[in-house]
This record gives sequence, structure tokens and C-alpha cells, in this order.
Amino acid sequence: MPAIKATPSTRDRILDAALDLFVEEGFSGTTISEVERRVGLAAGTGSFYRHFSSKEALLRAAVEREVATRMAEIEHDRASLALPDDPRKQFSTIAEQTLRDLRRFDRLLRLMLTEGDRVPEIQDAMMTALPGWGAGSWADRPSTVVTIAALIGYHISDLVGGGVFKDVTQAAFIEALTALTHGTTQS
Amino acid sequence: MPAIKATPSTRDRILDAALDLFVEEGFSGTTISEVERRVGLAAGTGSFYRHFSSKEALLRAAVEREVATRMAEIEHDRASLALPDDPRKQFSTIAEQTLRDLRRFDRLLRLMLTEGDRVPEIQDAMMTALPGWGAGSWADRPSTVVTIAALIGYHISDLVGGGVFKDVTQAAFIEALTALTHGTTQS
DNA sequence: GTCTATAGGAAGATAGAC
DNA sequence: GTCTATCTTCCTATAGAC
Repeated sequence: MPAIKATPSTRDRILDAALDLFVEEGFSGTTISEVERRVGLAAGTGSFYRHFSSKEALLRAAVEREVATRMAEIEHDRASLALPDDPRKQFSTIAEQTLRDLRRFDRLLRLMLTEGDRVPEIQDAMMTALPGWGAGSWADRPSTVVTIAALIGYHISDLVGGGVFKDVTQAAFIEALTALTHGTTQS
Repeated sequence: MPAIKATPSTRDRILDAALDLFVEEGFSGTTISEVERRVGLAAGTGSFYRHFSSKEALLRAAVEREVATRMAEIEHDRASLALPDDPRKQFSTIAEQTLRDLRRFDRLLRLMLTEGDRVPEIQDAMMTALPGWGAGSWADRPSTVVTIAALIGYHISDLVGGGVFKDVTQAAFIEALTALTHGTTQS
């Protein structure tokens, strides 16, 4: 099983280009011609339709593949994540992992915001992916909700561009969050 | 100066309808015909063009008016906001106000995400509006950044629909946030 | 300021040759 | 599996009568 195919099929290259375009230009703003152009097919010829039955079918397939890819990555990350014993270090490790997870879902999050009506499956998929957050480590702690909200908020802000937290590094943010949830006096 | 005009001009009703549509369907997904239909003009006749020179001009005008409206609302709210003396109560009052502010910027936030390239002024406008957050009360406190991030995260999640915090009421969230930043032991 | 009519183009999609 | 050609529909935008 080759981890990376040297020559992705045209179908896969269409899915790549399409997801990029849907995220950047939105569904309506994306044209089949532009998709064809990006994968090296002659634009406006409808060669695309040998691979997908319609533009809507393309969106659903692109989302489906992206969900599968990102969830696999996240599960792999979690399996190989070593949790330190020290509670503070454990907390910041999980926080970092959560930010990584969020970044992986960026494009889907954006699609969820812009095309959520068109592909409700995105929302379902993300909701099934996210409950895994901090399971066993954070769950049932009173500060869990605030912590997750803070990580989402921090992440979203720099996704939005410019951002309120432009000058706050990830390390500094996690440090502040750790101090707040685990006491600031402890070394 | 009438606070609410009984009969808004056609121009204003176009701006209302247009903003709704741009937020819901995106710029490309919005048609002039649909705008005309919503304001009671015959669809597809181009009557719209007696009021605006192009679809792009309409977007800019709609954004401009929305920014002005929301910022005025926020300034008005702030001016009439009575801050309690008790630090905990003061904190939760400001937190509630911040959530209100965020809600007011929802539609602009969405447009910023989807049409940011087309109207870069949105980002500038929001960045000038937001530094006012918690000024004088929160600024320079170590937990400020985390607090704002948490409020943004909480808000975004229910904006996205479904949401991770569906079962967490605003009051409960602010309570948890207050406990975390002001100590849980104090009554 | 609204309608009729329409120009002019681009979009999604299909049929058929190669 | 890709291109030529084309159908049909929809869209932005304009000209001109009322």
C-alpha cells in the first residue's frame, strides 16, 4: 500500500482542486471550467463529467474525502501522543494537540460556515469527530468547557486574518490558559 | 429625526435584502433578480440599476451601512452600561456585553470570511471596532486574552449550528468563566 | 422610478468523434 | 478518457417607453 501515489488519478486531482476552490471561492463562485483548468484538462469542455455526475456530487465527494483524511490524521496523532505525568504538562500537551486538530479542520470549518446548508453531512461529521477532544483527561472538569472555548476562539481569530491575537504566540496563549486552570503560583 | 421610518426607501430595502442574501448565499450565489423580487420589484427587469450601478457597488454599500449601524449600536450600549462595583459582577456584566457585541457582528463576520477579498474594508472596520473590548476593565490583566478567546469560541460554536456547547447556556458559561478568573471559592 | 425587451456572455450539462 | 460542438438556462447590465 503506497503511502503517497506518485501520480494521483485525475479523479483525485479534481477532488484536490475542487476543495481548494470551494473553500476559496465558495460553491457558487467555483466553475467547472476552473476546476478543469487546474487539473490540466481543457476548460469548458465538460471532460469533468466523465468523473463526476454533477457539481453538487463533486462537492459532496470532496467533503467526504476531506473528512476521512483529517479524521484519520487525528486518530493517528492521538495514538502516538505520549502524555506526561505532570498535570500542567499534560494539560498543555493536550491543548497543543487540540489546536493541531482544529487546524486540520480549518477548511471543513469554513465550508461548514459557507455551504453548511448544501452539505449538512459536514456538521454531522465534525460533531462526531470533536467529542473525542480531551476525552478521559478533561471531561467532567469544571473548566473543560472554558478551555475548549478558549482554544477555539484563539484558533478562529487567526484563521480570520489580522486577528485579535496576532501578537499572542501559541506558547504564550497555552501558558496563560494553563496558569488560569492550574494555578499561577505553581512553578 | 424619526428613529424608525415607517416606509423605508426602496434603496434601503434593497440594502436590507441584499445583506441578507449575501450572508446566506454568498456574493456569487446572490442574483440581482432575487434582490428585486424581495423588495417587490419585478424580477429580472434591471430596475435595481436605477439605485445602484453594479452588484459590487451594492455589496460595498450594504457592508458600509451594516458596519455603521452595528458600531453605533455598540457605542450606544457601552455608554449606557452600568458597571457594578463587585469585581465578579463587573466581570460577568462585561462578558455579557461582549457576547452581545459579537452577535451584532455575526453577519459581518460571515461576510468577512466569505467575501473578505472582495471587500477588504470589512476587516479594517472590524479590527477598529474590536480593540474597544473590555478597555479599561480587562486590559493588561493576564487572563484577558484567554477570556476574550473563550467568549469568541463559545459564540462561534453556536453560530456554526449544532455546536459543541449546545447544552451550555450563556449564564452557565459566564459563571464558569468567572469562577476560573476570579476564584471558585468566593460566593 | 418602474416596466418591456434584449444584448451579450458565462454557466452547467450532454452527444458524439477520436 | 479527452476534445469539438452545442443546447439551454441563467445572469449582469443597458436602452428606451411610460
